Amino acid sequence: MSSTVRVRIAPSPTGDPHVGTAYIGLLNYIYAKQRGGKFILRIEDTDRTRFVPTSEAMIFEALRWLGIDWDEGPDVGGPHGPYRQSERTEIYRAHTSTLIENGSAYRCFCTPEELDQRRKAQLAAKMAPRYDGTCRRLTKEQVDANLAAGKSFTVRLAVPAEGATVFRDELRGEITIDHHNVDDQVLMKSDGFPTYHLANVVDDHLMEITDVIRAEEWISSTPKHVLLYKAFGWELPKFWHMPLLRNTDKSKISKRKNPVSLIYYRQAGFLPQAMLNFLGLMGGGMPAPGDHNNTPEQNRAAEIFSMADMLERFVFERISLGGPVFDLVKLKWLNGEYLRALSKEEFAQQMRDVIFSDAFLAKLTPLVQNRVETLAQVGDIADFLFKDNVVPAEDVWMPKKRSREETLAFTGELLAALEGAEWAEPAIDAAIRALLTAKEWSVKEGFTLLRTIMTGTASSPPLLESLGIFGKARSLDRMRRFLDAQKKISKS
RNA sequence: GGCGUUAUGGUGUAACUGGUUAACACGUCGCCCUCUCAAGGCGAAGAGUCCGGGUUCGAGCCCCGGUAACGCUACCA
Repeated sequence: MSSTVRVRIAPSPTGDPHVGTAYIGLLNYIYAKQRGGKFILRIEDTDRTRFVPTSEAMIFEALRWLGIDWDEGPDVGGPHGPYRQSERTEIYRAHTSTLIENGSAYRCFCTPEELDQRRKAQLAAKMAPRYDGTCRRLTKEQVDANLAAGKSFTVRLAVPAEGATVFRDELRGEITIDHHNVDDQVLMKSDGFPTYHLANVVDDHLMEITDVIRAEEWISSTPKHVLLYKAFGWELPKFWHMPLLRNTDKSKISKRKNPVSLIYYRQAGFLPQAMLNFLGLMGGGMPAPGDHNNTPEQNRAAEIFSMADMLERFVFERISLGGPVFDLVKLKWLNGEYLRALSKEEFAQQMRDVIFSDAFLAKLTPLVQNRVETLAQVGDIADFLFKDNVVPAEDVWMPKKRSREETLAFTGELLAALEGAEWAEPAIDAAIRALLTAKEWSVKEGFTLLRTIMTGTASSPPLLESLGIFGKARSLDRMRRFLDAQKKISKS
């Protein structure tokens, strides 16, 4: 194996690019660049049920926006391609055969229904929900008969019944997990696509990854990966598990409780260098020379650093293991610092790029042109598109015939419906109307509610067009903020 | 429930191989500046380091035992 450091991130194209991807991406990037190594981007698109076609391009764009660029990847190529897992199915198939042949894996003919039933029974009996090993005990004749009958199957890892897997986490030391607690994980789904566990190990080996730097949530399944490396007779990479970014309530960061889409941050006017700086603060890898002998200015500057500073001073061994809360308040402060540090020209350019772009003004024009008598009135009717915070009055958003609880519950469902919708007027319209019909709300009630949340008032340019140009990320964020604010009022 | 990880003010982090009144930043509060609001300046409150034992002259740092939070527990990643 080559001695060059090679690391990777492997995001799934299942939606908007995630702030957690940027965090782990940044860490991997720094690790590679500090050691003269390579940073690889691999697309983990093996789950066809959650695949979102537009997602991959957005991931590329968002990472590049932040300045996290890759040496090898689907779009730039490289010596170990393809870098899209959906294009590597033959590789996984061949490796799966190897595992079956050497007894490290076996075919499983159990149906999803059977598995589901058994899992529920195990849970009801207060047992750990594990695969019961039915197909592991199949004779060769039975397997052949099933195969001949054309039954569909998955391939599972044959985890040793006894013993334990011990592996080293570079930040935590040795971690031991007993094999009684490791499930016979599915490696190859019945649709012929591998699961994360298989694809990840095979690709990491083939792509000569030396250090696996990923989120803490993977610690529990690391034994499966170690077992796979052993089954193939491959050398293990080093494992570095990074703390998970958290919501204010300390749970794993999620869109319900925090904006997590990088698209949102970009469109809301956060600067990439501020986001990068903030992510670098999470986990404390930067030595912080803050001290009471310093001036306030020096102390503040100690927390303000660029990518170049991080490449120079970031120390992986310093990373603290408690899950850091992704605190929007501090991110905003940092962003403000960067914004103020801009020259007048640069600031003006940022406004032109992000909120007053020609493209945006062009989209806005049809909404306002025949509704104004003077240009000054544009602000009167379209102010909500240029605001971050709109506060709708209660007597406007709540329909006369609905209760507060009912309305908020409806809003929650509307949010969920819109999250799943493609962001084009017909699709948005369809999603709203489907919910209105299902919940027996009138079109007027529903549209007025949404209009008020989005614009703060009961009259505005056409709602669907407004949503369209305002964008999905910020529209949904506005709804979530509305719900959050109302929940707080309900509590007090 | 099982397994794993983690644990310093509200939040993010400091505190050299255990060594004096636990430091910095954000936030909060007050004052100054100012036509207002920010920004900026000055100052304050806020933790005794999850809890309980132990080792030690001395423990946030070491040992033991708890607790809590989080993660995993899918033909998702």
